[in-house]
Amino acid sequence: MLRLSKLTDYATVVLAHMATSPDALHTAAQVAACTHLTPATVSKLLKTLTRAGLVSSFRGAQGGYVLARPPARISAADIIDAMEGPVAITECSTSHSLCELESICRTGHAWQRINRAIRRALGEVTLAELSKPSTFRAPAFNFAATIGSKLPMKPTEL
Amino acid sequence: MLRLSKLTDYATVVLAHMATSPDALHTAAQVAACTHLTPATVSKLLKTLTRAGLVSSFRGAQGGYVLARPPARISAADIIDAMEGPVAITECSTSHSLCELESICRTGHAWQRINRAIRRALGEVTLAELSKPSTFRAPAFNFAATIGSKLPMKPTEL
DNA sequence: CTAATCAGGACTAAAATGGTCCTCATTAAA
DNA sequence: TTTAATGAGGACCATTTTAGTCCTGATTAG
Repeated sequence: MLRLSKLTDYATVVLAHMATSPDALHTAAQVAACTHLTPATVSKLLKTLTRAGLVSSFRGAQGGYVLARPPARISAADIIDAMEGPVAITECSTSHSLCELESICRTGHAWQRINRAIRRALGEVTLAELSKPSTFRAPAFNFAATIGSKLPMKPTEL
Repeated sequence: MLRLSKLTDYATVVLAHMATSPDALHTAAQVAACTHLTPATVSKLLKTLTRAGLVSSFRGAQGGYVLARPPARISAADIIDAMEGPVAITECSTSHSLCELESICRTGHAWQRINRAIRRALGEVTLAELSKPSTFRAPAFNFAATIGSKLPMKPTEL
C-alpha cells in the first residue's frame, strides 16, 4: 500500500533527532535512548543511512554518527531513497512489455506523472522541516498509536 | 514501501479497460479475458470497487458491472481510496500519543503536508487520463515485467 | 590489551499480500 | 419450475515482505 515502511518512519525520527544538534556526534545507543527505539533497530537504520550517504560514521571508541549534510540539505526524498530505493509508486519496467498487455501500458504514463509530482513534494520538504515541532495541535504521527503494532521496546521498559 | 499494491494496479487496469466503453456492461469474465488477469482476481477487484461505489453491479443472467461515474470523474485518488483506504503515507493517529514520544510528533506535521500534496496529485489525474495511451514511448508500467513476479495466469495459458 | 564503538550479514517470527475456492443469492430465459 | 449465467460474501492458504534480533569481526582511543 501507499505507505512508508515503519523503518523509514524510524529513520526519519532518528535523523530528526540528530538534526536537533547537527554537528554533534551521536552513538547508536544514545539515539536509541532518546527516540525510544531499540539499540539494534537504530544501529541497523544508521548503517543503512551511512551507506546512502546521509550520515557519516566513525568507528572505534569515541565513535558514532553525524549528519553528512546540514538538515536543510537533506530532503524527505533523500530519506526515502535511502531506506526504500527510488520513489516509484508503480513498478516501471525499463523494457517494453508483451504487446498484448498494451492496455496495461495505457496507465503507465499517468502514473509516472503522479510519481514525479510525489517526488517533487518529497523533495521540497527537508529534514530541517521534518524536525521542527508543529505549530498547531494536529493529529500527530506516532508509532505507539499505530493500530496493532508496537514500538520496539527496550528490555528495561518491559 | 511507497508503492501501490499489485491489486491496486490491477484495479486501475480493470477500470481503464471499462473506461474504453464507459456505458457498456462488462462481466468479470470479459474483463479478465481482455486484461489477462484471472477471473477470480478480476471478480475480487470488482466486488471491492462496487463496495467503494466506483462501479455498479447487476446480478443475475445478463448481469455485470458498469462504471458508476464517467471516467473523467473518477480520480486516481478514488481508486486508491477504494483499494487501500485513505491515502496516508504515514500512520496518523487521531488521538495524541504518549507525551514522551514528542520527538516523533515533530515529523508528523511535515508528513501531513507531503500527504496533502500527494493526495492533490492523485486527485488531479482521472481515469480518463489513466486509460489514455501514452503519446511517447516511455518506459511502460506493466505487470509481466515486474521483477520476480508474474501476472496471475489463466489455466489455459499455462 | 581492553572497552567502546561501528560493519556486515544471517536468521527468524510476524504480518501482509496475492490468489484461489466454495457456497449462496439473484435474474433472465427456457 | 428449472436452468444457466451472473454477482456477493467470505474463508483459507501459500508466498512474500517486513521487522527485529543476534552474532562475529573490524576499528579506534585510552
